[in-house]
Amino acid sequence: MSVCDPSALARSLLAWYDRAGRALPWRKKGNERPDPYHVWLSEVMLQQTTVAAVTPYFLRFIERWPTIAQLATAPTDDVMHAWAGLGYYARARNLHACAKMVAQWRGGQFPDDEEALRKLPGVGDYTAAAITAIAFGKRAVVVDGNVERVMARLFAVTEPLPAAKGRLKALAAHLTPDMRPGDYAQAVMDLGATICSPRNPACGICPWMNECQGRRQGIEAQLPAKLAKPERPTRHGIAYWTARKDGAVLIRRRPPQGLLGGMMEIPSTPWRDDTPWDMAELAAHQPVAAQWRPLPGLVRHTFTHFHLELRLVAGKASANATPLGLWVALDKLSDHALPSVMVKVVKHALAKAY
DNA sequence: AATCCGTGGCC
DNA sequence: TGGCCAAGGAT
Repeated sequence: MSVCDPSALARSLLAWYDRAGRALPWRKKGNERPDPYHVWLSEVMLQQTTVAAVTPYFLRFIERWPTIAQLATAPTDDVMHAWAGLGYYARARNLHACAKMVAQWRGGQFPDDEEALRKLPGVGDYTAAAITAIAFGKRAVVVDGNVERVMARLFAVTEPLPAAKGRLKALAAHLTPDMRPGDYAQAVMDLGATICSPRNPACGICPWMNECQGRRQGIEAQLPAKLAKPERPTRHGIAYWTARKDGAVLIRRRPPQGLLGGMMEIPSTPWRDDTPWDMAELAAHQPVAAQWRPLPGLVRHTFTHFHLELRLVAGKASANATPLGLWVALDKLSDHALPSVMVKVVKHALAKAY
């Protein structure tokens, strides 16, 4: 067997998958076709997100919204709330928009070809191919980070990402068989997730160990090569923990676009580079007029492209204040779509302000 | 094309 | 501890 025999490689991979494939909540056993709704939902959740993180969210979603029609009629904020903590919140907005389109214009049936799927919000090249192969059993070239890594190693592609993407996709297309499209796609991704892992790949038990050129050359651990990432700056902000006489605190909704778009937050100054805020600057950004007292410590959080250091101040709002936001009782905070960084802020405030 | 967009686990 | 990484998409 050689790398010039793609069908033999596909067969050996599928044999491995039949023997070692993982049981996942969105996967059906044997030849049973999975629900396209489940495939789509899981694939969107799995974008840049681990199986371990996705699993409880997936189970909650399909329990609460058993069909895409039910998801489509849910209030957007319910979807955002259910998504809170999973990250990349534009996915949740696109997910809901997509559900509405499929439910209203297509009778709840997903299109079964890549081109049409690709037009749905939140569905890109990868997700369209994955749904086509997994949900509809049609051949599609499914390329995610796992596939790129596996191809780079199998064919010893040393060109760094992202420049190598086109070459890696062509290699993936060369290997993709006509048989069992869904199983094959999931098998390559499973291989990348469990054996051909980013660190310490388990080459000794890999079904492709004898064909892998990266391993033959002893460079598999260095692949895929990647361009160095730019340094992450640190941004600074001050969050206003605003309490009313009855104990309720002030939260507000972030703008629909951009970072944490549409999610709820503890009001804060802008998050700016380099320079921490001075107490004298608080009045210019406060959500309501108050005397602010600094709380000890700070909340650190790392986003994709910057670190955040958030200090907290606490203040009492006057009885007739009319802030831009929403008063929420402390024990009702979890009813709202608070992203993880804001959960950290709330915990810090509860520990330091009382 | 390059940037922006979350989070938690891992070593 | 901090950087790296994950079943990417939108602009």
